[in-house]
Amino acid sequence: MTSRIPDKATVDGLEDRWNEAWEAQGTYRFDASKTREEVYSIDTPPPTVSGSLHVGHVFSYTHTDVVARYQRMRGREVFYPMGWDDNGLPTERRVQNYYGVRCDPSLPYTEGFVPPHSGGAKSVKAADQVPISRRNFVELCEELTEQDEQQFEALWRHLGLSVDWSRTYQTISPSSQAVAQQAFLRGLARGECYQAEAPTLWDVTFRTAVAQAELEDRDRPGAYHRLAFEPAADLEEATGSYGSVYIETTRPELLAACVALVAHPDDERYQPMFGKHVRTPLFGVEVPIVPHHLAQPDKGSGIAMICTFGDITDVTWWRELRLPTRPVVGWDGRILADAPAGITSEEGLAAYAEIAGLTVFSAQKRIVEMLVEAGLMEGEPRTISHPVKFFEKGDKPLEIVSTRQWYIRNGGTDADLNEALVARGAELGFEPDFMRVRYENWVKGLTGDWLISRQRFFGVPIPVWYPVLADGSPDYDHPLVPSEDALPVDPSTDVPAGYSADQRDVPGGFTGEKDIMDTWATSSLTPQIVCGWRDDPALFAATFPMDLRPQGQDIIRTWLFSTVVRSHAEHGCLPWKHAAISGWILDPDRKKMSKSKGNVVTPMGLLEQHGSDAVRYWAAAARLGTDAAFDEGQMKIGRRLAMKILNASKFVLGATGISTAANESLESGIDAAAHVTAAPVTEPLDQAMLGALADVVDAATAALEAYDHTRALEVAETLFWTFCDDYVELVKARAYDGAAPGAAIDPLAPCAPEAASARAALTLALDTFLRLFAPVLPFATEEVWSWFRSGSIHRAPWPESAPLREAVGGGAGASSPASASSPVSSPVSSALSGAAFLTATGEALSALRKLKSDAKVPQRTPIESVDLLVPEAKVAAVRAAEPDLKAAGRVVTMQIVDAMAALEPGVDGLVNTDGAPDEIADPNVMRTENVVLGEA
RNA sequence: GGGCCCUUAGCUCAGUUGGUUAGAGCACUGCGUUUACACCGCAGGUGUCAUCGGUUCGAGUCCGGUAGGGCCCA
Repeated sequence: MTSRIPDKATVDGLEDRWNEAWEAQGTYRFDASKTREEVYSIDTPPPTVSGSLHVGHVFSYTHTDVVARYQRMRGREVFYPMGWDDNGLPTERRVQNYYGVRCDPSLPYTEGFVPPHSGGAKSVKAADQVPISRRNFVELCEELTEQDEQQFEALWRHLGLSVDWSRTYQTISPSSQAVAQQAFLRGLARGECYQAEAPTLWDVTFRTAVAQAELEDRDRPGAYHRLAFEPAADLEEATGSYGSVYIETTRPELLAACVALVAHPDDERYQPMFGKHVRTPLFGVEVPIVPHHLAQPDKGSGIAMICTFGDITDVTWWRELRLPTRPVVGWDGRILADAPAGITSEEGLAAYAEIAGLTVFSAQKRIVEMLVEAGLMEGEPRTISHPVKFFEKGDKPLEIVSTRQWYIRNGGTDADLNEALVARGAELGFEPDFMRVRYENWVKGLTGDWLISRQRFFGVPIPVWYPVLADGSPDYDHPLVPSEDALPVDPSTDVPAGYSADQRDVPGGFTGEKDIMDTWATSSLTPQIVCGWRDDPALFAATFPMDLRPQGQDIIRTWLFSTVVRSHAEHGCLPWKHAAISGWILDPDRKKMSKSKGNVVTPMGLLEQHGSDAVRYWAAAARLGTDAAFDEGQMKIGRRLAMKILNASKFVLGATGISTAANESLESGIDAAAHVTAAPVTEPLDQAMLGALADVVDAATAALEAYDHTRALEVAETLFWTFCDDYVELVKARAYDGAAPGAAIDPLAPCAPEAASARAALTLALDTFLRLFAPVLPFATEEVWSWFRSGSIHRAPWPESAPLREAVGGGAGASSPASASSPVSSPVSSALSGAAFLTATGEALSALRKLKSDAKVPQRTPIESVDLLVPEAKVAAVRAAEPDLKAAGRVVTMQIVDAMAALEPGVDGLVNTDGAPDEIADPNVMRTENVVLGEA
């Protein structure tokens, strides 16, 4: 018969075995019949399926799983669905590279299309990509994301995430699309969703609008070009001068888009010129000189040109000064074919023809050449480095184009809403708390509403159509909307109510909105998607608002904030009670690990090398909000801890005889464990250990309630090592109760009361330690649990201190640290807490070990005789544990001496001739004297 | 330029509301295979708590300045 408990313990291979068992037993399946009070619901971040997961994912998802497992053991039904965010650009870009294709919506669908590549291509240049229809493109997106999702799920399972895998979701699935569209339509009805023709930051590579949250500044080289503007007649008259006005600009290619010059109202150099005019060089357009406080007198010549639109300050000037628009840059980042209004002269039109169709880069070169030829540029360009706006995923500077876009109100233009959203942030429990300032800074700094239109293909379509007027133009002011029960819809193929398909794009008919929503417009609805807002009211009532949103600090301004915006608008509440913010993973040079730096490690390899418990231990040892070093040494410690748990468990079950019974059958093992733990814990040392453990249970529970998994792990781990190194060594002989080495112990046979006390304490402690470690080390603890307990440890109750204190009775360490009840009934009149008692006996054991270590003899060497000098406060504890100490130290005769008394002359012999105490005799340190060693 | 976090042993980090002599693990050195464990055990050394000043009977801890690192936002 094979033993239930292996002779040689190993952590290898536990992952596959237990994942199979958990899946088969439905250990983590969500019971939807529970009520909201019984449920703990977690809004898990759906990872973007854009390639591979990295160590940072493993790190932060472990933090979440520790919470999930803890709450489950606390008796809550944990709602913890995992999702995949497939939307948008990352997937499109990956599909382009992976298959070597690009989307051209004007093409018809090709049945059975076979892409030119299938993952082999490194990166296919745009020119070599095969153009395909939108439907073909979306099919490839779906195909690829399905592959990615399978890899992701395999990794998560291997890591041991306690997810109900029957409840995965995708942000692109039909039901998610329906949720996103329904939320949009409700927002439209309430006026939160609106469209506007406005200057929009535009990525010319992806040809899509970009929202404020997706921007980043990058320092770029640029050059100030000093250009001469000739004065118009009114200016000559006002100043009495024919001299040119010089401006300095980094974007001379936008000269044709110039609508005005601007200087600070207090700038005396330009005050006489306000309201007068100059003519633009090359193009000869007359533009006014205007005052505005945003002009910087100390920058360049103190006067700047306002264009349509060089940067966001131009937009501000345009809006506040009510200037005309003269756009020159198109959606493709090239100069428009037709000259803007204002350029009418023959020379001006000829100059414009020189740059029409060029990229902005080439246009700048050509303009500079022309300016130099005409003598209108003074000096050489002066190079500088300046911040330029980029799309965070893009690699070309953003242009600003004027387009019609959809927006969602997010407090960027409405002070009342802004205030309400700041107040929502104040309600939210940020873990750690200092992360809330990132939210507040962001919300208070918003300058515009949330732009959600994206001119992309793979995403949730904006669910509206527009009537087509008699002149063929769309009537954007009267969008046609579907009914909620018709969702999801695709306006590019579906037909609005009251129209027929042949009325598409014809006068008197309709036209579909072509844009999709940005990723966050869907991702901000993960609570509504997973909780069944649209189609499962019972589930929604049981899970929403949710308890926890775990995420990284980088997406507080996007995912966290936008989710608050949607929930506030739709439900008038926060989407969750707490937000747990994980830190970054830093490489050994303290740089953030990221794919672009090429310093990432593949997570699966890491898990296979060290074991999932080990990697989880590393993650759990880092506090929320704190960056952690990528530290394989820490993983090795985790592995050692997992191994230690297996081996210490083997000892406890062996010494108590439980393994004898458990190897017969699990039922026998369970009965034996019940029998062993029913014995009274009578020995002070045993009571002290359980008292210390009770304190640890309280501390760990309080820490986890406060989302401090690190502290919980630390206190459990510290006591566990003391338990293994000192307590187990001390009680080992007593627990064996004279059994011969290697002999099987009968757990039900009568034994000495001291032995029964040790066995009960060992078993209670093991049971408690396993449950304390279960959230962090799910595999090793489940393995041991299966040796002598029924069911899964991950559905077992979280330990409580009360039963431990009851088992201790009135003995040492029984009093809770909070209550100062005097331990009168204790056999030891010691004021020491359980932990201090344990420490004192551990120090005594160390002193005995040290004398052998100093004498360079094996630890098994007997000590014939020794004096143990003990600090006064610890004497009682050491005396109480004397038989255990003598057994563990193989001591024949031991005298326990109060170290303070030993300082008296004649007691320890360490007296100087003048009667002063010897300076090496420190009465606070335990030590030995008068040692007589035996033969090993 | 604004904000947040960090700086404690060679390394990774603890250090609770200020309170005896600042801790742990790793690494290192020595000893050792004792009826859980060599993926091991035992023992041992290791500090200008970044720096300057302040509050206090008392500061790693509280306050202010400076330097360095990281992140976010302009």
